[in-house]
Amino acid sequence: MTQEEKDIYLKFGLAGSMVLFGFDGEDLKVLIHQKKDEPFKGAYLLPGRYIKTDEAIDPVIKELMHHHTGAEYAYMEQLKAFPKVFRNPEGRIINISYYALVKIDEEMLQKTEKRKGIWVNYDEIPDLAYDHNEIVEYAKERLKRRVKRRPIGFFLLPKLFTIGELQKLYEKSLNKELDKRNFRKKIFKSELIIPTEHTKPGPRKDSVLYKFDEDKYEKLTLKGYDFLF
Amino acid sequence: MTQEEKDIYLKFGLAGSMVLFGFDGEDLKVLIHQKKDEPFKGAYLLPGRYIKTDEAIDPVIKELMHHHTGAEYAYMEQLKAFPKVFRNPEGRIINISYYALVKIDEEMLQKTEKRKGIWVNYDEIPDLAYDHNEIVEYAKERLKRRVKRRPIGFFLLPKLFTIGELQKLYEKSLNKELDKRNFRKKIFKSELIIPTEHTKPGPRKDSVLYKFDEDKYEKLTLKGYDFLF
DNA sequence: CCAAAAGTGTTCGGAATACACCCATGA
DNA sequence: TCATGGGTGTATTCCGAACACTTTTGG
Repeated sequence: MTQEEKDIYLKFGLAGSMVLFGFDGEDLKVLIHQKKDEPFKGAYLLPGRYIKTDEAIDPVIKELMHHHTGAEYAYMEQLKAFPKVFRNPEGRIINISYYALVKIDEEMLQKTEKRKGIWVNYDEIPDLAYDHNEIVEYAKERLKRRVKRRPIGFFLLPKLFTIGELQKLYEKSLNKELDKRNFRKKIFKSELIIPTEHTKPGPRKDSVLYKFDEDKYEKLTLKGYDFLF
Repeated sequence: MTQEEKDIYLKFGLAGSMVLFGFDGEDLKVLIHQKKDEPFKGAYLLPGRYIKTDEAIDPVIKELMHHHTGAEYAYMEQLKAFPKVFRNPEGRIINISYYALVKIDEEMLQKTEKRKGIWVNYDEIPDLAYDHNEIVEYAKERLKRRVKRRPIGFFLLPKLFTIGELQKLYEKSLNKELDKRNFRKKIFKSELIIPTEHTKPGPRKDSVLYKFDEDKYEKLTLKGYDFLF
């Protein structure tokens, strides 16, 4: 590239955004917040920021997640690039979006609140700035497919969880109701979860807490397992 | 953004690349060519080019495809962004990659030859410049998944095709052998293909030519059909 | 004693898989 | 006449889907 060409071509900006899905045992949620500066001050939008030319984007997204939630690790994957010409009034900014999965617990709730984060319900996403609604839609589609074929639902649950919680999670992300008996049959057949000694006090009857068999999970993901809900 | 910030942030380049899969009735292939200028002159790489800040990328990719193959339409989808910091010595260039599916006929072979394109076998991709091997790997994974669930194989076949060709295509892209009888059963059950009056002279026995039921395809894609090989 | 969630088996139909031989024809 | 690819049917197994009652316990 000549200097002239560089002047023409090296004029893009790069932003990274994150669709953070969280599950609290009851509902599937997405983290958004309100923009603090112009343009679009006050508008809702996804967590994200501009990237510098010497920065890798993956660590930025991890850092974003840590900053907003306090979580160290999570399932995380790039969605795709959103490269429309007029998506951002500041210039031609390419957005590369990721999605991540976390379990929402008390600690995280406090953290996100401190950071002015807002957990909105999976199917009640408000109007967002830029093309962020489009990004969320794309992320939801991806999540639905992934949940069907890989046991990534486990990333959204605490270490110990009940079958009821697991089923609710699947129902929310697939957006349909599942039969309790068939659900149990399928989950147990996969042998991905192990019952523990512990129980969770329910409003009436207690329920058994399960944990996730990580070894088995590793093996299954390696050979491209199909979970198939 | 202040001017100062723009100087820091708006320094990225954007390139679009395309993994073009083609099927000639026998083998599944990928189009590559050789770089004509420095850096990496002579190296193999994917079709692609730099994007200007006022250009949308989708049309550029379509234009690329048309330029290299002469084809007007094809199945086409963004893969994802490849945003590594040091992938390109010219600067921080973000690559957004697409893949597309075409049928290779005589006419296209002439066109690609004229454009110095090289059709290499699906499982014999040579070393490519930049991170293009990584892009091709990603595209192959995507193609495998898509072929399993959507009848996109039809984009890779001529208007009239034999069951044998269709089966070969599936075998190549899934990289496994399929049982002839079971394959036919499944394909016919889907009712996506219609027999025609025509036959194709085989080396021995002639074989019936089929065409693709486009109306049925439309309906099935609308309601999120699962083909499932 | 009742409301609410936990837990538990069976039946049926459809699909996937495995498997072997005849046919037509050009060489 | 034989080598090559086209074409065809059945039996078994497995999985998904539909479906209803009992158990526990706090209020």
